[in-house]
Amino acid sequence: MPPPHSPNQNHLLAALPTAEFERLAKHLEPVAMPLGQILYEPGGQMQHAYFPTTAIVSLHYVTESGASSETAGVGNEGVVGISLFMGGDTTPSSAVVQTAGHGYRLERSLLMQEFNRGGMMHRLLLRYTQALITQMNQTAACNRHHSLEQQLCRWLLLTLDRLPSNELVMTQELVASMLGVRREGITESAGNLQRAGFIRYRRGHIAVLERSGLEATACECYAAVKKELTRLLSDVRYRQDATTIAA
Amino acid sequence: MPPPHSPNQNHLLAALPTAEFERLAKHLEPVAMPLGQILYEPGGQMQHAYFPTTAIVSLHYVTESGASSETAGVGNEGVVGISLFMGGDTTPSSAVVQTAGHGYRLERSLLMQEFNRGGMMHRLLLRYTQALITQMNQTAACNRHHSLEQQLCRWLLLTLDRLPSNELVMTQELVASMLGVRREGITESAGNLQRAGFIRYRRGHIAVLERSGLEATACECYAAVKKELTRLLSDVRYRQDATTIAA
DNA sequence: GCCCCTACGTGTCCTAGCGTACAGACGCCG
DNA sequence: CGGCGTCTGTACGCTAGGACACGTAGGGGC
Repeated sequence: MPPPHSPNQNHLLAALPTAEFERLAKHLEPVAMPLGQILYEPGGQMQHAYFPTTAIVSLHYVTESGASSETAGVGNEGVVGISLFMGGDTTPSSAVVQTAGHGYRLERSLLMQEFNRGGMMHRLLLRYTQALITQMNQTAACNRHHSLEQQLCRWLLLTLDRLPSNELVMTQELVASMLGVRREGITESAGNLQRAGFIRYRRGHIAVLERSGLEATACECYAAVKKELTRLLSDVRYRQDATTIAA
Repeated sequence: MPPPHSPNQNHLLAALPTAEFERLAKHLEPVAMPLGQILYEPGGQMQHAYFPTTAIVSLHYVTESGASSETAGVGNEGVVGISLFMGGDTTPSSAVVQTAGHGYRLERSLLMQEFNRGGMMHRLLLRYTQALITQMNQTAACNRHHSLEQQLCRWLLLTLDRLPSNELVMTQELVASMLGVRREGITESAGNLQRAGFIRYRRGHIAVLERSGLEATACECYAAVKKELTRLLSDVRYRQDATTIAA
């Protein structure tokens, strides 16, 4: 039985060959990631990259007027802090913990060192970035063309896929701020989904009862993001000693 | 006097050190890029990366229902085909020539070879990708929160910045499909801008008369994208022999 | 110089989602 | 067990933008 928290719960880390993983392992610092924690803000200088294991992080933009919306989410399939290795150091977006959990962080210079070796880490990070770009693109198009209810379904499914259980700990207010819509809009759409029997919720908890219902109601964007993520990481193999968890 | 078309008109190519540039120069194939040309489609396998010099390319998404919207534009500041070096080979988005012009293309394997050397090309491409990500993020937020008129101004300005003149050859229909809105919406907003004296247009031509007016009407997204692009490429120096054009 | 295609203008109706306001209700904490 | 803060429900009017429909005019091609 593996320990309760292991870097291998993060898919990127689990896919590193033994040699690369060993080099990094002792520098991977386990961190708790409480709800609402801000990993970085628009102007700030990042010092670490974060590899979530059970936490989910939301990347989003805040407009001048204070309105905000999520452009992508990051769970145990990815890493927060791509601007470190892309070369910009900072980004104009911010990263906030959306579902409390755990993760590992790696110091900036160590990440860069490993990235610059040009091995599997280099390859994995770029692949993952490509998947992230897809997600951002899809969000842009989705924001333009799809209904609030479709977007809510998409978002619930994407979040669900990153969770071990079928229950999200999440107020409607928070969901609304993720999607960049009014809270009342979520109340209404969530009400529809509950009446349809797809979900059930109570004060800050949303349980998914019928996944297929959400999938049918969601726009194509969910499937597109999912498919692309699978495609990009399909030829990635997990380390022998990592498979027990990472699968 | 430099020749009328030169790879140095593309900022990325102009920033390559002499050695790297020389390696690629003989493989850079000049291509005409006519309006509407499709550089790649969602499923397709890309064979070349394109470095626009005078053309402008639009990256966009088409939804199942046929609605589409641009997520980012690429002019002589960048390159079309980042998925080649990011490792995915394809993307679910498509790339269409939005303003006719010229460019250079480079065969896939040669690009990869140069990228994998880990020199300036590697660095420039990743930096540029980072800027592209910013643009996509901003578009996502902008689609959600800003008015059609603001978005039109943003788009006009971004396009203008990639052009030598102050006139866009562009129908309202085409602009509408870029922004993912109805043609009538563009007619109305463009009418407002014309009445305000910021632009003047006639059948497929849009002339910008008062840039500052557009800047004042546009949302912050324009400035944000611009600023980030400048920041990311600020420490990039153009080759001596390239500066006459690339500046 | 004529035609006709294509681009642009306008108008009417309709709906999704916002702003605002307030009422109920869950459940934590003392 | 009672109170209050935080979540959720509902209801109003309002507006931007979509769908559709048609009229008009610029200008390239012949």
